[in-house]
Amino acid sequence: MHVLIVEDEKSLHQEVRQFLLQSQYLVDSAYTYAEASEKIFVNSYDFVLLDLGLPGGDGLDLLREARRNDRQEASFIILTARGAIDDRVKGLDLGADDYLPKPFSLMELQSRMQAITRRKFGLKRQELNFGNGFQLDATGRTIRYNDQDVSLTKKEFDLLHYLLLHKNRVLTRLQLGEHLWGNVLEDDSDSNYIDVHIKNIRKKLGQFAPTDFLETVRGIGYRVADSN
Amino acid sequence: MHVLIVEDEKSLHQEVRQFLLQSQYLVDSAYTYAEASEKIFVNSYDFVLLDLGLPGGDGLDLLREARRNDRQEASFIILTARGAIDDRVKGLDLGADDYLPKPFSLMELQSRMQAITRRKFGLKRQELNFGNGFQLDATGRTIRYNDQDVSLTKKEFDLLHYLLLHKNRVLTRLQLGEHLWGNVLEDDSDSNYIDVHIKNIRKKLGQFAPTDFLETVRGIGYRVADSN
DNA sequence: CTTCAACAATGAGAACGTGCATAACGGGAG
DNA sequence: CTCCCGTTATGCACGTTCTCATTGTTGAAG
Repeated sequence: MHVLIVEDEKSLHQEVRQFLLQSQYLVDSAYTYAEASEKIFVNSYDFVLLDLGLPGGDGLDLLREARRNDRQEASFIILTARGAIDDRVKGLDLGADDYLPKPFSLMELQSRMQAITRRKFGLKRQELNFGNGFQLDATGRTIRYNDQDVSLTKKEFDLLHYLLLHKNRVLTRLQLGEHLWGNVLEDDSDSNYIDVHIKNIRKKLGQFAPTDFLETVRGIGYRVADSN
Repeated sequence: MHVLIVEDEKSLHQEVRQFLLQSQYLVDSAYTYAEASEKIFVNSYDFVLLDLGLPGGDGLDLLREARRNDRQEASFIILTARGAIDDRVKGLDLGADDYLPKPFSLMELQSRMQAITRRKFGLKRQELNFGNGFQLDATGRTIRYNDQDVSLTKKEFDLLHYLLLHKNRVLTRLQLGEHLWGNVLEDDSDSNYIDVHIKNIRKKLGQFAPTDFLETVRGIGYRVADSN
């Protein structure tokens, strides 16, 4: 499950982020209107947790926009300190799925999200096929090649998972870094740790089958291609 | 046996909860319609004790919905202060298993539940097989290895039981803590009590057979794997 | 075709974090 | 009071992540 948190207040943002990570969600972060807008447009999420009081614009505009060009199938949950009822009404009118007044407990957030999940998907298991005979099971956090287990570390698994969720799209090191490590704001790092992880993934999977599907896009980043 | 209590009146809720815990049920709690809805969908219960006068929605809707997508095999027992007969009729029509008008005695509740259990399972017990030759008997709260008794403490048993109910899923410490201790608000992740319980379970079971099935997933949590 | 610069892949190991074992603590039940 | 269970505390060992130096690869320009 892929969540975007749109909230400018840092400590709250981090708290929620941490909690969702622990609950095994994939989490992206946005602190400003611009950031949020960009991410919502580019990626597809299962949930968007949307604060209304944002620097740079009104959160409701994001919702309105996302619903208009109906690319975004995410469920929106509106978080706001404004206790005003009309916000709630407006939000729900615009197609928000739920509304959570601050302050809220993390448990409450979780149960709202699960309720929506239930409405949307049922209980089905999340599996992704890739390469030629590989399968990733998100709930069990396992990779299999024809029923043999392939063991990856946490970072390797998360990285591969993220690439698979964006099959056929090139992801830059910056995008990957941002998603996997939260905020790498400053240094367009001289580090190559992502390359290293990619290499290790290739090595481990390579023991079972060729890893052509995991392509390097020179000068940009990496991409997982369809396997046919 | 796994029970969900759906009741907004706190003192009654707690009283029932306490009683069932002592009667060795696994108990989950919901105080609102939303909470209940989420839990019913996500988990599978043996019993749902359902209050009809709920904040956020009509309890009967829960029953109706649960029966429609017939994932939920729980027996529903309706608790309500509304002495009205038509509620009773409606409830039974919708597939409730029994009806208990408030106020009721705990003994009465227990005997209704036992009656239903007998009707449902006959004399047969609820058993889960795991590892290689292990068997968990949920009704007797015992573990056996080829007919030898393995004695676990309550917490150990509950922990193992919960992991078994979610076979092949990785559960984080947060998720485990949440379900075994009711509502843990913050992630006081500086505690390692779950690790200790896991270790003790491994130690006790390990005297009989290898405990590979109880896997550590580094950086995430624990998982019980299929034993084939 | 050769050269060169930019970029990616690799191997080794340092730094870090996580989980496990062991032991001690503390509170509730009898 | 005593015992036992659940929890906390702590040190160690090992797996994971990241850094760094080096080698390999690519593509454009001469």
